[in-house]
Amino acid sequence: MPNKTTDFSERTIEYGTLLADFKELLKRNGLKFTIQREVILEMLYNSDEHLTPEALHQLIIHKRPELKAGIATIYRTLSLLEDSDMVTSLSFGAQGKKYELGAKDHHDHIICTECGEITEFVDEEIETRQQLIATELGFKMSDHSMQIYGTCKTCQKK
Amino acid sequence: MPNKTTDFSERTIEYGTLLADFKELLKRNGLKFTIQREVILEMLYNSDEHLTPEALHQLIIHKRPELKAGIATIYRTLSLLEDSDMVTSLSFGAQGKKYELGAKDHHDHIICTECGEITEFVDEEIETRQQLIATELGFKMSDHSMQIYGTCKTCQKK
DNA sequence: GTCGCTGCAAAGTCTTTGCAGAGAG
DNA sequence: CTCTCTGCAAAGACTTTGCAGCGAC
Repeated sequence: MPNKTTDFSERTIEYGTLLADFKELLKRNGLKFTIQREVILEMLYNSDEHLTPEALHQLIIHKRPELKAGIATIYRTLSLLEDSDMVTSLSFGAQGKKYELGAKDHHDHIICTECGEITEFVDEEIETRQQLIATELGFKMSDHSMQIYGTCKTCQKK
Repeated sequence: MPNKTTDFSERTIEYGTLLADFKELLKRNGLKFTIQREVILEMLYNSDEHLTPEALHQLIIHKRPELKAGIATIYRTLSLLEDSDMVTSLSFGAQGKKYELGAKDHHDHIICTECGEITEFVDEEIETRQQLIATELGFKMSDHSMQIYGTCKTCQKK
C-alpha cells in the first residue's frame, strides 16, 4: 500500500489573492473594508499556529500597537470570517476555540495533549472513506473534522 | 472491498457492571459513593443522547425532584467521570460540551448540522489508518475523534 | 467521628451586545 | 453624508470555587 499520508502545512494561496477575495466578500455583503479587518486577516495568514481569539488579540496589540484593537472586534471579525468559510474553528479539550485560515487545502489535525502543539495532515484513504460512510448512513456530507490526540516526539522524550 | 462500516449505538455493558466499576473507581481513590453520583451515572446510562451538563441537570430535576441536585455537582461529577475515562466529551460548533458514557465501544460521530442529531459509527479501515498516521508523524496516539457533518435523511426531505 | 460531598451563591472565564463617536464608501 | 465599524464597558452564557452543613464509611 503506497503511503498517502502527508504532513501538510504550507500555504496554498497568495496573500494578495486572499485579500482580494476578502474585499470581494465584503463588497458583496455591503460591508466595509477596515484596517482592523485587514490586520486580522493578515495575522491569520502569517501565523503558522492555530490562534485563539485572545492570542490573536495579543499578537495585534504587539505588532500594531497603534490600532488599539478591541477584543470585541476580533470576535466579530472571526465570526464573520467563519460564517463566510474563510476561517475554520477547532474546538477541543477545555475551553475556547482556535481559528485557522480556511484558505489552505483541507487537512486534519493531530494534537499533542501535553504541549498543545498541532500538526496538520491529510490522508486520502480516510477522506474517501468518510464520504462513503456518510452516504451509507443516509447523510449528505458537508464537512468533517478529525483529530488524533497523542504525545508528540518532543514530549515523549521528557 | 467488504463493508466494514457499522451503524453503532447499542450499549455493551450491563448497568450493574458499570455501577460496580464506578464504585470500585471511587473506592480506589478514597472517594465516596453518593446518591447524586449514582443518579448522574444512571441518567447517562439510560440516555441515548449526548447530554450537555445543563440537559443532564434538567433531566435529574424532572426525574428525581427530591434530590434538588445542584448544577455544580453535575459539573464536578462529569469532570470526575471524564478524568477517569468513564465518560467522553464532545465539543463542537458553538459553545458547550456534550457528554456520553464511555462504556460503549469506541465509535465516531456523524452530526446533522440542521437538527443536531448525532449518529454513531465505527469504521475499521479508518481506525487502522489513524494509528498508522500517528506513528508516521512521530506521535504516540492516545485517542482520537472524528466527526462528519452533513444533513441527515430526515432533514434532506425538508 | 472523620473527611469528603453537596447545594448555594459568588466568582471566574470566555463571548456577545449596546452605544456613541469614528471612518469607509 | 450615510450607514457600518470600532472600542469600551456592561451584560450574558457557561463553568468553577468557597463555604458551612450534611452524609458516607
